[in-house]
Amino acid sequence: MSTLYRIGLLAKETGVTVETLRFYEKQGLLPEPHRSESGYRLYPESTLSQVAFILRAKAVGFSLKDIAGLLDLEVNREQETCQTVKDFAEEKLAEIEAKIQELEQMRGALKQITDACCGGNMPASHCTILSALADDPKRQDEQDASC
Amino acid sequence: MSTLYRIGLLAKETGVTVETLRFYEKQGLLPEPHRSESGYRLYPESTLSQVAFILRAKAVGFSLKDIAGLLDLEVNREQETCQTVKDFAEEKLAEIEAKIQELEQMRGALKQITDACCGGNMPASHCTILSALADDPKRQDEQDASC
DNA sequence: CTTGACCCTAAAGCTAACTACAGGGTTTAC
DNA sequence: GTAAACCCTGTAGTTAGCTTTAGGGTCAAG
Repeated sequence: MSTLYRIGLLAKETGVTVETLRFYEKQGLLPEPHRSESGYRLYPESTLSQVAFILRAKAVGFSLKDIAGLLDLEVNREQETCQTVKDFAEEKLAEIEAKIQELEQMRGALKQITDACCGGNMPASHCTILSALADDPKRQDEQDASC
Repeated sequence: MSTLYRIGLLAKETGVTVETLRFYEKQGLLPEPHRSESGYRLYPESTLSQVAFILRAKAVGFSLKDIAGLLDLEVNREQETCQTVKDFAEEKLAEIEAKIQELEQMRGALKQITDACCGGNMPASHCTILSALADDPKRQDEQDASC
């Protein structure tokens, strides 16, 4: 005799909004639940962990589309190999690492031009940040650092 | 007697598409150029460096909206202080660093569950990756690592 | 004189992951 | 019995940064 959850309660328990739950259902991330006579969604308790799965997968960087794929793997775990799952995860890991690298490159470039700027109260006429953005970086060295 | 560029040539020289140039103009990132009798855009050479400014700012992580702000600063450099510009850049730097941290956290979490998986050819029935996503991480230790 | 490359505008479409709105019906508490 | 709180559907809107489409003019070459 398991308790059934209406969507509002499920939302409260999982910390997502009612609209998001309906959205996940439409995206195929959550199964269509039974309905009450009046058409209200009635979820079994197991839906709590299904939502939690989605949230944890999101937290480690999977997109909703990825998660749909993971759920497919979950559903027929028997037919899939560990390798398939691991490949999936490692591909995601590579994507995340690529993003990190890109951002680190940005950080380096921005830090360099920012550090070169005095940040004083004089007019920005010769601000090295604006100059760095305005000028061809190949001839940065020709620059007079007059900030 | 400076050469005038039609949009196609400007696109080729700067490496962006014609549509993107028109889009930047609509967003206020590029000034409206003069037109030929037939309505063609005719750009002065200086537009080359204006586009380059946009691209470099994008490359260091500024959004188009940010860039519009930077261009405002550029235009009246005399009225602005170096501090204003530097604040702008440092705020952006902080945002970038926050994103890096978030991604590093993701990487750590995903790496941990991925490394724990054998990746073998056996069915994924007990795959540790799927289990890690399915289960409450607070009781990960109770898990039998049967992958 | 026509073909193809180029240019124009305005508006719609794309991706991601929701969020909001319009216009209803249902349940619950007092 | 009525008001608040809940639920429903379907559609449209949000942000960013473009891209695509539709439907047309212009220009240079052969």
